[in-house]
Amino acid sequence: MMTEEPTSRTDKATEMAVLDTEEDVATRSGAGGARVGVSRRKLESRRKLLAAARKLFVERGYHETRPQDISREAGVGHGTFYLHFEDKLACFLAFTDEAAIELEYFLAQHVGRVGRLEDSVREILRGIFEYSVAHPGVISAALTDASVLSTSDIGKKMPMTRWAEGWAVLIEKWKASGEVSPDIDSRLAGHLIVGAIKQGGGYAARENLDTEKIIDGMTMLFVRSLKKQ
Amino acid sequence: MMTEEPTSRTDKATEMAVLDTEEDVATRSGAGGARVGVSRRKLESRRKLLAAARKLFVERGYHETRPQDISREAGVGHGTFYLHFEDKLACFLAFTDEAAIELEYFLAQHVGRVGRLEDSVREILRGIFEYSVAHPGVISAALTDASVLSTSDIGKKMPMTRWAEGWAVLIEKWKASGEVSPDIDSRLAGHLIVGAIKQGGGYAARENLDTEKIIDGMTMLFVRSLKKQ
Amino acid sequence: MMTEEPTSRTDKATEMAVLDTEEDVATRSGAGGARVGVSRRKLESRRKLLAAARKLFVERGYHETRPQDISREAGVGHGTFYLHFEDKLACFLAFTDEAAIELEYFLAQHVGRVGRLEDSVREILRGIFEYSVAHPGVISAALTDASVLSTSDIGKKMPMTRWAEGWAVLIEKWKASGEVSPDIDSRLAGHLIVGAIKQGGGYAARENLDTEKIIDGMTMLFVRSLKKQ
Amino acid sequence: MMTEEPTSRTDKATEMAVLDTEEDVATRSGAGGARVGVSRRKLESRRKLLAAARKLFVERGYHETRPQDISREAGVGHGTFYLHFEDKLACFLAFTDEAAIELEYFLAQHVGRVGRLEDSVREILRGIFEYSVAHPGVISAALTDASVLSTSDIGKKMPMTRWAEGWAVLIEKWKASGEVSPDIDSRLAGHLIVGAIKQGGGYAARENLDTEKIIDGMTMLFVRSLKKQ
DNA sequence: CATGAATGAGACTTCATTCAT
DNA sequence: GATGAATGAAGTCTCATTCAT
Repeated sequence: MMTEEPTSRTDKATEMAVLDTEEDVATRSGAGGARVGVSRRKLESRRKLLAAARKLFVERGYHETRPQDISREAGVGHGTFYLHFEDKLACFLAFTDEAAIELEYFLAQHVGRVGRLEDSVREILRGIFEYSVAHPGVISAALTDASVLSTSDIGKKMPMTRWAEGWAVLIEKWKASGEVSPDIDSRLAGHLIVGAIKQGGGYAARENLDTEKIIDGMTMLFVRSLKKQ
Repeated sequence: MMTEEPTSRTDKATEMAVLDTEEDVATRSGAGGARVGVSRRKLESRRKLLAAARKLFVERGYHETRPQDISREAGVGHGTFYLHFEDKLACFLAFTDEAAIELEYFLAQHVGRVGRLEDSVREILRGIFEYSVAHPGVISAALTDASVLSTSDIGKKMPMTRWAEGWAVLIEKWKASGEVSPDIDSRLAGHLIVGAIKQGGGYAARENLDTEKIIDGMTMLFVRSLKKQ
Repeated sequence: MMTEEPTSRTDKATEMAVLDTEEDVATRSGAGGARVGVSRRKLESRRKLLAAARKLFVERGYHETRPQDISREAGVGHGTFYLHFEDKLACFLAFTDEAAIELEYFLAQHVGRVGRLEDSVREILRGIFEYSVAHPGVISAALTDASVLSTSDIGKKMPMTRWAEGWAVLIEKWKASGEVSPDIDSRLAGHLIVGAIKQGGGYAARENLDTEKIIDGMTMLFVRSLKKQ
Repeated sequence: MMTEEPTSRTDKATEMAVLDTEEDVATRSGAGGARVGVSRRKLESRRKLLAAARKLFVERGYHETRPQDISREAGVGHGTFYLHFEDKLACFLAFTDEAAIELEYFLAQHVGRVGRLEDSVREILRGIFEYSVAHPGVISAALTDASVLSTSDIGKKMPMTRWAEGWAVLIEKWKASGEVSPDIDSRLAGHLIVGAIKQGGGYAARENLDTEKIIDGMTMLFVRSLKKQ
């Protein structure tokens, strides 16, 4: 049932996705030598598959994308898919993980150190919108509700939750610096903000609204709801 | 190949769902009299199907529910399903419509006239949470993103959007009464609030949090973000 | 399984179709009186059904036409269909019978007494083509091969065979009058001619050929193959 | 949602049917070599499916044969069917193509070069009858009218038409050699002959007539209708 | 490790026929 | 006699996954 070396999804896969390293490539030290790491060939296949998966999950959604489609798009054999992912769901989760890491990385680069409340909020939102422009649809696809994918609990923290907790951490920091009202439940606020961003982003995209205006409007509402008065 | 008489989803179905009227039942004015409306028998079948659909869509989600399951749950033949709904998607949309109407009706009864900002927001949120308790899972299921259901645009206003616009109307009223800051984009704010509610509701349910606290927390954040300062 | 009074398909149905008599309509001689014949209402329903069946079988073919479609087209209830025809096949056979009778009647009126070989052949062919123009598609639909309709032998003489035998009779007469070579197997010749007509008619229709030329060409070939030399 | 690689019906399939070549089987030129053509395994599956399809279409007809039956008869999985044929109709057309090619090949081997009119006609008819004996029912099944299969025009030249055109070519040759009257429309004559053969063949089979007599009778009629007088 | 043909459970939907009204 | 809602067996086709090569 399992592929060899399932390579803990969260570690290898995503790291790779962002950094695209090719350093830890396998080397065989002569015939019968112990295998160390993963062969370059295998990594290459996985990279192609994940890129194809992202493209198709974004374009068509989870249920409209078949493993076969991903393999073909990746230019590898259909069977190869199952060499790299236990099943379709695992592939989708690898995609969302990749997207989450990528967005975090993107934000880390585009958003300066956590500064004053309003500036930070605006900068983060701008980062998210820029990422959305650079990678259209990825956020929306990656935020697909797990309940849609499978009845059984995945027992996996979905990106939405992860991001909500990221915001909670930020809010705690702002509380510490006295900018955010101490009576606020930062975890709840984190979830509300993430929910609002998702819905607001979809609304802006559907209605083709001016990005700057949306960022301003969202910033204003978030800041007012948080800041100490 | 269409089923006969797809019975416009928006008209009959939803109206019925809330009011459960039996007035427009067919009556024969003597032998050969003209038929008026739909026969009681047909209405009854549809009611059973819709109740079954709601139960299963809520329990299992869209993709895990087969038309056959709905028919069996409703206690009617497999084919009867297609007598009432053009296809599975149409049935799901009938369910979401019903839920939306039902919630609106519920709110209309449980929420007094639009009053002071904070009281109203709290009352509405309390209404939503009460509805959630009375009909567990229905809101979450009904808010299923359309993009998950079918690739092609449904061209149908989903409940999320409808509710967002309801909030926008409320906000406009509060603007008029001077309670809400005039510089707020009420449509954007409506969408953000709905997104926040969805995400927050899920969070509260998952973590089994105290409803009163969540309502208080959400009310506080929403009110602060909106009110004139 | 059976409808009341299946009314021998061949007798009533077709006769009616051509002559459209309304004479033998049922009359009830008081309460509990013996029913004589069939009620006018029933006849009327049957007439409408048969007209609808002809229209749809011609337009869509046997397998693409559902009893429901026929009923709706006829403007009667779906169940009424089974009051008049044991099943769908019986309805189709009633249609072919009707068409066969109708064509025979049409030919009898448009084709003079059997005269000289060539003139007769041409006249018959012209009659057939004229009928085709007046009732487009009917011949082709009515000639549908029985084997396509049902696996089990219908044990029913299909129109093709009936017409072939009609030609055989004609050929025998021409033999008697010395116009047709006595060494010809008239039954075989009858079948060949009918097959040729069917195929030739389809060819002419598909390619939109000039009717007169086709009639001339077919007449020439048939006459040459038959006539004493 | 298409099956992968529907493999152009006309090219591979039919060629294969007659010649049963195994030349263009995949070969690997060492590790990672380029694939050429289709794998032997796939070819083998297709061959089995086509043989099963022929058997069942002949025995039961188009509408009484399910893709599932064909797969089972072929000894392959249900899904394999759709790996080789886009749908049921495509499979049927592959069968008729195969039969047409096979008959042509059969005739080419059993019928000498085109010689004197009467001898040639008799030889061709004898070839057809012999083929019918060797492959009972195939001709009749393969000649199934396209209009019975699907309402929409297939835009595909059916065997009947192909054969009619084959006869037209022959007739043109006989015209050139002065054996056939120049005033004959060869294409019309081709269609008439094919129609006559189909109908006559069915008649002979149904009535269990002596093949030689039928061949003689048909030859006589065809020759008389064609030959210069 | 890679391939892609094969698999078969199961999805959605249709439609000839029955039957309560 | 007429109606049309109801029925459920059966049909076509899909797709996540396996496995021989």
